[in-house]
Amino acid sequence: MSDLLERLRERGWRLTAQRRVVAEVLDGDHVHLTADEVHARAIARLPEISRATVYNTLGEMVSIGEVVEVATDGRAKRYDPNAHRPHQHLVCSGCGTVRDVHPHGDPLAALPAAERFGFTVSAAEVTYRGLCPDCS
Amino acid sequence: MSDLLERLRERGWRLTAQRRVVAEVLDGDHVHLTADEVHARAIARLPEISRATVYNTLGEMVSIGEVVEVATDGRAKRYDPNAHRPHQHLVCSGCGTVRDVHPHGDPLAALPAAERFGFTVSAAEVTYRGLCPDCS
DNA sequence: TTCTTGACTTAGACGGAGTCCAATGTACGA
DNA sequence: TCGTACATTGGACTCCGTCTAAGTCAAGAA
Ligand SMILES: [Mn+2]
Ligand SMILES: [Mn+2]
Ligand SMILES: [Zn+2]
Ligand SMILES: [Zn+2]
Repeated sequence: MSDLLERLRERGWRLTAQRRVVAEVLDGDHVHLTADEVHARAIARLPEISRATVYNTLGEMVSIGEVVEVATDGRAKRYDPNAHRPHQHLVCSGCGTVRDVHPHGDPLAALPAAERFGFTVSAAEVTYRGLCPDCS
Repeated sequence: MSDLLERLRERGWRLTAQRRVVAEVLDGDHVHLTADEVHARAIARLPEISRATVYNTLGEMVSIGEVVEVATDGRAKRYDPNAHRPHQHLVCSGCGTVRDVHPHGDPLAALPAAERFGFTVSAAEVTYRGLCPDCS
């Protein structure tokens, strides 16, 4: 994750304790935390960090493409540090767990030109739903 | 849409002016209105209808499978009367317009067993993103 | 037709998620 | 070390949605 901090610095961004902590908290595989979960974990390391700063920092990381926003339910958005390898999500309808998955083929290829209504289609997001081993 | 009202009655539900108006407002193709948009249009026909009733009625229609909820952005959910024919959505990143699309093949088929992590996968939702003719 | 009653509707309070702001603090180049 | 532009803070605010208590009414019974 210090890659990320280095990239932030290269963009002229100040390295603050808050940004460092948000980057640390978001490290790992299959990590899909809400902003408030990030805040709670950040507070454990830096008690005075504010909710607004967590939102700001997450927003910055999203805008430079280091983190992706994932909306799997009608609830809070989730933040995903796995931004370098394109992937889709498998969500448990029971407990809400989210796993990264890599379907084969390009999902865009399944949409014929006749079904594009003149749009310039640039991306496809797929959410697979089902029950995880614990919930089934 | 009186099909829908008939089905509601068969389930023992009272036919009220409010439910009738919500069903009427939601009729058509490529209709993906937010609850507040439904409310605004319903008010034009029945000025005293409340927001709570619109939410209640939409929720009932969703629970009997006559309407589907669609979350295309991080904003308000949209309500889609096209519940009988399975389909996916194409969303304009500029203006937010939503079109129904029918990709070929089963989107579930693209997810190999090795990528299912022991889940019982039952559905896949695909959101295609791009720019509509007006926005590009 | 009128009556009765439980289901429906209503307004407004409430809650979660996210944004915005003015005041305060601080990273870092000079 | 200093100055200052940028970052952080807490709290107010907005948007979307849910809940509740009180009033209303659809529809079966008589
Ligand atoms: Mn992911
Ligand atoms: Mn649709
Ligand atoms: Zn589960
Ligand atoms: Zn558009």
